[in-house]
Amino acid sequence: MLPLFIVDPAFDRAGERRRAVMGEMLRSLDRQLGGSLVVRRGDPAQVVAEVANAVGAAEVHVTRDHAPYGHRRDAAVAEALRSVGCRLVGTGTNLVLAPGSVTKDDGGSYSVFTPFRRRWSTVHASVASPLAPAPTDTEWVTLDGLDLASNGPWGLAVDDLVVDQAMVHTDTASALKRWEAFRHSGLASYEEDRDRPSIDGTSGLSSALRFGLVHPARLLADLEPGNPSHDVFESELAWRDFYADVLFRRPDSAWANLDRRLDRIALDTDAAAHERFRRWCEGTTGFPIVDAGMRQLAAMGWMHNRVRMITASFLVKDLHLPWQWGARWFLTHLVDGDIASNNHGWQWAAGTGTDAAPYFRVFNPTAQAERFDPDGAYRARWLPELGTGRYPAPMVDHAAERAEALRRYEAARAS
DNA sequence: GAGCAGTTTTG
DNA sequence: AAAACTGCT
Repeated sequence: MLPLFIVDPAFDRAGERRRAVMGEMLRSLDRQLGGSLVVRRGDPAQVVAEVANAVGAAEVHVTRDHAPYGHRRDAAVAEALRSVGCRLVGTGTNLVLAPGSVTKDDGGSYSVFTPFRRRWSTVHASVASPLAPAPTDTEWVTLDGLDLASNGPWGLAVDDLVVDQAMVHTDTASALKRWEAFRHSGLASYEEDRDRPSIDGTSGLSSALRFGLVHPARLLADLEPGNPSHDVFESELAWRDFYADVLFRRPDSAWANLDRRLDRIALDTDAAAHERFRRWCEGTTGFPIVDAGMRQLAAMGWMHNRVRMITASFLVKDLHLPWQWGARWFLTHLVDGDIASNNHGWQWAAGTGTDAAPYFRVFNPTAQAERFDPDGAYRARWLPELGTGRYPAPMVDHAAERAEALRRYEAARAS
């Protein structure tokens, strides 16, 4: 067995923090494999075929990736391998249930989360867990590759970047340790605390799930059915599967509105719009809960989920910008950035995605802050200049922009 | 085909 | 309470 990782040049566009964490994950995987991980850089199809040919491999095994880019990439890899007499074998996914495996009684797919979740629960309960013990008799071979000894493939050291270790894990052991700690303390109050960004009330395992350091079925197996907090956590695992399923069935929905009828909604894309986007990115909108979130993202490569919804709603409903701008910014900077969860989360905020689009889905940033950050601890943590006179005035009038967003939605619906 | 439900807001 | 949409059973 030759453990191989290809550093796809497509990763070069990722933000520094995201690349640093990915690099650190590779280094810890290499340590776990006794230094035998081979890391090569280049076009995956070309490099995999080259390496397989060099060692005379009969098969190449990968975790299945159903997202558009990964699906195309793996098809190209399979094709290249065929030409050297080798076979690509896809096994498992980093989801509880593979996309396409949850269907309605009529065979169709779900576009509303709650019914999907109900069916998902009955399906995963009746399906064998993908968890299996790792083989212990593997004979490892090795080859030359990139040297990971110093800072990983991009020359970025994770320790040089401010990373909250409770939220970003780079190896399986520490992710599982976090899970044990979380399920014995935070999980019981998850239903209440998960929406409070100043509290360490979430599992913090999003990046570990994203990169396969832990499998969601591993977490699911530890949950007690019927416990309200456990059910809410299970629901969050179901959201990952739901969005992966939606994207699998509609690959175009990665960057285009799932509901193409809403393509008519008027959006701002002129120079002034770009300036508004810049302020959103740097966290100087003058709405403290929005700015705190954007600063947390820049500092940690992670943002609390409640705040992701608030910042997304603000970009779409208060600034009238395309959701794709925000989605791309998040994907560049979020360590846990995943095309399905990220972009469909954005479509949900924009009202263009799954779930019947109730047009009351316009978050009030002030009301959200009062409700979910009542003592202001989260805002104070990320905005040291708050209340000093150096903090900017609100860049828009929320009530007016809310009305404008509803007008634009109404106009699109009428036309 | 009727009834239900939806990570919310404003008045 | 109403805004008033739409997928699902």
